[in-house]
Amino acid sequence: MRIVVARCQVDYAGRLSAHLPMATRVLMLKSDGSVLVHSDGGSYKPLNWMSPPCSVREGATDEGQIEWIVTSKAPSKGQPDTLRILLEEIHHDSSHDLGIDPGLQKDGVEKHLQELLAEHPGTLADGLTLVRREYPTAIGPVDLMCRDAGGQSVAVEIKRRGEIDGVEQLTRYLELLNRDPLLTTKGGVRGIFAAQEIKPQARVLAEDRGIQCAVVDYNALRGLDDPTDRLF
Amino acid sequence: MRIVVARCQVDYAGRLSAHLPMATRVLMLKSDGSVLVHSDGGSYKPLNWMSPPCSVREGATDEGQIEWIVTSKAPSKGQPDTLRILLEEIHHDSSHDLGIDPGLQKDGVEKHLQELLAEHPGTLADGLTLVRREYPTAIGPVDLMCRDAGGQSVAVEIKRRGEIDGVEQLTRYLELLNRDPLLTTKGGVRGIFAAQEIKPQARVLAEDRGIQCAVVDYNALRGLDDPTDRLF
DNA sequence: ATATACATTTCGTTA
DNA sequence: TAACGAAGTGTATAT
Repeated sequence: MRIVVARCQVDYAGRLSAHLPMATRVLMLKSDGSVLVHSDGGSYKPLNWMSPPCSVREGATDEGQIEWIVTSKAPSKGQPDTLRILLEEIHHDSSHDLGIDPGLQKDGVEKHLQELLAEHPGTLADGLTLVRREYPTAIGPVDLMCRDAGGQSVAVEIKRRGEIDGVEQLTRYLELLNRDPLLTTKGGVRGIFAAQEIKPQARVLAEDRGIQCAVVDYNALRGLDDPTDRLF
Repeated sequence: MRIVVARCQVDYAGRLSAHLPMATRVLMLKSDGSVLVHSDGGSYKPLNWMSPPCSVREGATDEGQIEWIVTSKAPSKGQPDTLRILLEEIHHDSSHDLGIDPGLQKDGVEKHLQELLAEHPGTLADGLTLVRREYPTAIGPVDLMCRDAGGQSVAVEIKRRGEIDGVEQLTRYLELLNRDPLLTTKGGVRGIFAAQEIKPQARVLAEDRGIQCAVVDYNALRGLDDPTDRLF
């Protein structure tokens, strides 16, 4: 990893064209060849960058300024991805051997929500019981297949944030499932759209299609499961 | 901007829990308080981070190790976002005054594609003429509303990459538009799905629904518009 | 390799 | 401010 702090100008041409006027920025050159251009603010996203695999060629302009040409080794759709960095004044330049990173361990995303709801289907609707998780269909698995108190089949789609495409997904499942004669005997399959947060447009679309919406309290569910399991 | 290279362990608790075992990494502390933890690889996304606004408190453990506690000042949904960084060995530590960045100038995204197609609708289908851009409907604007040589209305949905959700979106528009008596007089509204690249599954779905697919050559369109406008 | 869905998505624009 | 859609999205997973 090489870290350079320098006054620089950056031009990118590839899937789009972008330009950064001359200013002081931080440049990270990772060992896989990727380059990140960071300013002192914004979020974790660099102002500009080049994704690996790519290569950096150091040259000089006619005026003797240092120029880096970063080219992608995997140009998408024939577009030649190129990042040109013109260095005017270098304030800092250091290299560091970091070794390979052991990587990130995550916990708490959609899969966990699905596990918790599979254990407590009654929190979605009274009397709901689990038939199976990841119920397979031709177009992909339904998150939860359940049965309600009246014996009707219920397909549950789980999202962290419930948006319109989630409703579309569940709609496709329901369309397919309601062609299955094994499931359609007891009044067909109805749907429940479950999420920690459901956007208004998604709710409107869901309810318009007869799909029930359920807002899920992740922390409460986790409390039901194991009240001691916190990181610190 | 402070840059630290150090052997460190990172724990995050907030919307999820995440853990990074002890290893050498690059830590960027931006002047808005945000923190980025980068490894020597991957993409531009850090292994872990804290978005601004947030604050860093430096402390020490019982064993005398340096510890940074980064807390978000805008916790989302009541979740207390916290990042704890335990520093074992510092290889590099420097601070730099970058000033404010003039910012990025972009060109070439979906909006531009829409402008170009609005100027040259004939490239989508022979004899196609523009009625209006951003044609308003109850569920959002249709990218282009056109009329074909036979006088039939044509709704055009434009995407950079044509995927299944774009077809769904256009389908919803067509469903709604075909309820409008003003538009349905001349054989209803048909659809064109235009993109620089159309994924096979999206194409199958579109054609199954009677929606025409059009692959758009952005560079050629831009050439029609202004052949001299290239960056380098 | 391709397709699909998720993301501590982030980043705009608009109502 | 909230919501909605795009992103040079990236990333993991299953096909």
